Amino acid sequence: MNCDSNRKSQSERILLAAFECISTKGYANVSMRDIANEAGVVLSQLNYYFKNKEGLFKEVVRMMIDKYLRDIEKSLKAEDSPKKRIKSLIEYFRKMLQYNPKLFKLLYEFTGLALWSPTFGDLLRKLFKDMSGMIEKYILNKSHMKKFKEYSSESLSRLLIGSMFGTGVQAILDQDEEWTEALDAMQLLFE
Amino acid sequence: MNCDSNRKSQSERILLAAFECISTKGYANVSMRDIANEAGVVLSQLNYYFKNKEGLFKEVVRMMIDKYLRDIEKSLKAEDSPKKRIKSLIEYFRKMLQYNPKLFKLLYEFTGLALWSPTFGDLLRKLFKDMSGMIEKYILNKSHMKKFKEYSSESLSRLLIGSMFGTGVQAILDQDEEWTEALDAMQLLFE
DNA sequence: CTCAAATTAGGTCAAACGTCCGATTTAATT
DNA sequence: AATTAAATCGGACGTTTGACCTAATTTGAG
Repeated sequence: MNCDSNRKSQSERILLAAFECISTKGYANVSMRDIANEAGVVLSQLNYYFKNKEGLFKEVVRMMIDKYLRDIEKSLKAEDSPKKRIKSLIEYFRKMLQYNPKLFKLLYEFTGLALWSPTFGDLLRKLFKDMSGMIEKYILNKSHMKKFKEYSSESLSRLLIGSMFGTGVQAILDQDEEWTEALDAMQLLFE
Repeated sequence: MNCDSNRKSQSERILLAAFECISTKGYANVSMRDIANEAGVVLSQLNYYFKNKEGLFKEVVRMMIDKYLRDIEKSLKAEDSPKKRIKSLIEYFRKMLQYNPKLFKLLYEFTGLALWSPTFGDLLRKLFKDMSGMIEKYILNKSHMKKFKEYSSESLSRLLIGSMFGTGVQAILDQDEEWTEALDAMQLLFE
């Protein structure tokens, strides 16, 4: 049926179209019709594969979460010392902000959604938890630097993630400014 | 006319109702009718004082920006050494997250709006710029700590703001967790 | 008192929205 | 060829939204 190698399955096309729409126009400005058009699909197909708008968006969130966790773990595994790993992680974020800002906007949008909807709250809470877990595992678990004694590794990983998130927002906000340095300065935290 | 000391002017009541609605239910879930009800006012009054929905929201943003800048400057002026000022600023954020999380949510909402709308983009861009300007003025301008040499004071202030913003989001996301320490750890940056 | 501004009470309107449903097509199985 | 279930389509439904509008009433300063 859908075995054509050059054609994605219908549900996947819808998913990708939703991804594209939200990260381009913003969650609040996207309708089911927009997504259907972007996917080149009839409106009712969206309800056929995902019964709800919420159901569809939940899948998009899951897709995004997978990508983030996979990417981050890869960038952390790429190096072997804590310091290098921090640098690698920062570099991943910088590149995303520069070449794929849509992905960051998507994170921002869904995090905003999560502030009001319990459903998305659970998903995003888990994402942040998993990210901080990774940082603890790959960066902080074997660090004995003295200045860290007073703070738990969870707090530090939360701070690191928060720094990237908050700096990223500002970077996206004034696109063409010089924001790269602010990201780098994060390494001060772990010197 | 509206000189009663116990009754706010109509336009102000609308403004405050909008503030309340958005920070309680989220921007995307608030209608003009909601705001009118919350203000105890007839719908047409909203178009009477602010011609648009956008016009109304722009005023709310201005109100929020004023409050933030005023609060932050106050908390910075309250101390006289750079380190104490950082602590004071962090303390302000902690208290807001704890006792007035709505204010933070509002900042998040409008920042999200700013990612898509040029109008709000200008306003929010200026807010972040002004905040970072204050930090430079009150904290970083006279710091000669050697480790800072390599980073501009603007980058550092951007990082500081970003850290608070990003940590704040996580704090709001999992309300009852122990997030206070992550905020404190920010002081590591300036030791 | 007078008059203009402020406020209320409604209603209308077109547009957009998410959801749902009955038909039609497709493709694999019998 | 007949059967069947999934996939796809086109369109309609009921609701909500923001934006107007008019007419009536209240208010407060001159």
